[in-house]
Amino acid sequence: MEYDQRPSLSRKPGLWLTRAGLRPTRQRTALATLLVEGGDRHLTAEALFAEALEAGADVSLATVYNTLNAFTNAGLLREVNIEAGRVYYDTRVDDHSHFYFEDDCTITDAPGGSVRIAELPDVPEGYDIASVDVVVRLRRR
Amino acid sequence: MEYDQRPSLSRKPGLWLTRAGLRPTRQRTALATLLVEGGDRHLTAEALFAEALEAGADVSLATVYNTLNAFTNAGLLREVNIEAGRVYYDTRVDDHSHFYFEDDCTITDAPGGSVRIAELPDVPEGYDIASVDVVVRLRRR
DNA sequence: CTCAATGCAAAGTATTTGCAACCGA
DNA sequence: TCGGTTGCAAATACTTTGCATTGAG
Repeated sequence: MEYDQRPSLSRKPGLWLTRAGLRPTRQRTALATLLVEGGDRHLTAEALFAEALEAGADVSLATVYNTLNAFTNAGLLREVNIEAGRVYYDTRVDDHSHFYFEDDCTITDAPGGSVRIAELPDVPEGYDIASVDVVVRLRRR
Repeated sequence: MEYDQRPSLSRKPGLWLTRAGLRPTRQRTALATLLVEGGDRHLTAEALFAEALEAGADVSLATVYNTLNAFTNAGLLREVNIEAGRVYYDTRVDDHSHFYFEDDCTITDAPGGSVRIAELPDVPEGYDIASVDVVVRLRRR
């Protein structure tokens, strides 16, 4: 699996799926459409599930979970682990930092290039860097 | 709460607790001893619970959870959220980055100063930076 | 003595899994 | 048709909570 490759997301849900080798089923297409058309976002499985229902899509919560995992493995989404026991999925898969607002548990992208890693660490023998996750936690003053 | 203040941890579990305003009960002292004497570590509630049992301490898992939360709120530990649904507690509370080994789900401190933030982002109006968490995810080559 | 801390079990939340039915290629 | 997907419900994993009991100051 290629992890350092950052596919520029096609805005066509169909292509988005088939290029990643995923069969475009009705549910996957519906979820992909919500994700692609929603722009850059950070959402939880529950949130996407709610959107899907609202949009009239016929999906189960379990399928949303499975689908998000499939998308992530295919490199279409990126998991963001910030909070204990809740995974956010980021529709941007390129390297970027996040703001986490502790008061309302939301995530936004940190303004482009605002955080810069000056120096990467010496990586232990036998390992490659899969990603560098930077989270700036913000607290209301 | 002061976050930029880095209390050098007392190596005396008793002081460690009382200074933080926590009553040194038998269970807390036992857990604090394990934490302080273990050096810099990253452990889960389950792991600490196992150690406590092995050390002959009489604690329940729920108390381990409650105690870890109490320690964290008191600034004695730092939560590290890296994996979905599993919280690690770091006995180092100063700013530092982490290596996360994806193959065996372990955490280590990244070598000192090996990752440096070149530039901090412009923080949204009304917010302060609580912390900047950096995780370098490593995958076996 | 008194009230915070504890133990236990039960509840809660987030996510995964097993398996029969289904549907896209 | 055929095997990958889905839905559902049950299972799992982790953590928190309610409440009676205990113990530190």
